[in-house]
Amino acid sequence: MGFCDVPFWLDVTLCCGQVFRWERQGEWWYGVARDKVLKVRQIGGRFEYANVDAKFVEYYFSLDVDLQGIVDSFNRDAHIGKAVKEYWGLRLIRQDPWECLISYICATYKSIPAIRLMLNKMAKKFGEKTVLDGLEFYTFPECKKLAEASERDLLDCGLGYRTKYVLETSRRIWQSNFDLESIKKQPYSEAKKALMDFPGVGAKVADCVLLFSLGKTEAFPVDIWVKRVILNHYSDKLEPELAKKLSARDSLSSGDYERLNSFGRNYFGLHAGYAQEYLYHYERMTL
DNA sequence: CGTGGGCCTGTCTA
DNA sequence: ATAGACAGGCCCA
Repeated sequence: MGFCDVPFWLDVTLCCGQVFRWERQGEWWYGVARDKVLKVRQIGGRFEYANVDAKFVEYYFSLDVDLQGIVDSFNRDAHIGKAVKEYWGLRLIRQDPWECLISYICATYKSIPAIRLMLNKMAKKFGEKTVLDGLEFYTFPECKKLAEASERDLLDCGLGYRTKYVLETSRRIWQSNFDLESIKKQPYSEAKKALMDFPGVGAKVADCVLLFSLGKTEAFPVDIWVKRVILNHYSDKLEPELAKKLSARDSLSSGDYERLNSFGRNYFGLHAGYAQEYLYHYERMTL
């Protein structure tokens, strides 16, 4: 048990789409991080946790970062101001890079409930079972387990065409004993390039992994929702040609992705990723 | 460098 | 009820 005295809004942090496998059971949230089952809740502003030590909770939920300072660094117009005011206390979770990478490879062209289902099926088939409060949880599969999995098994988890990406990426990481954490040391664009070398990892997936698990808060993932945010609220800050082209098409070419991505990073600055998460959630909730 | 089409499979909507 | 559209993109031609 414990509490914290920094600005933090647990429910929004868990519901804003950055993590997929947390579940609410009554007042408590349960989630698996690496080999631990975390149990947390927030009542009347009071944050409590169980089955895990304070240090890990602080690290996992980024309670050690100066949220006020981060938000001040990008709170530069009326729209982001509304998002920040509405969801003040949203923090980026520090996920495990391996789980994050596979999760976002699986997340392409899928809805969030479907992503959750896929990941839970994989965990049940290839992860380790743990019981807490009479509830069953499964750790995310080890790299070795997925590297040695059969195509059939992954198809049965509902991965579809993502099967070969997950298999190849897992095998490559396992065979070369690749350390994802080592990417942390590289600057943003090099780190992004390294990730995009894995099959099934394009610019969007790479930005998500950098932001949600490798500490690159300047990463600015652009998905369909962020594209809408930019078109609806920031189109006057884009080249007119680009804005026109984006509103005409629904898909995003890789060049246009990079243009929106660099707009976000230039406009919002060092912690553009935090801005992205506030904007993303605000847009989804107000539609 | 840019563009278009196909893609596994749950969910949601008409 | 059941078909059809759509989903936090990526890859290849």
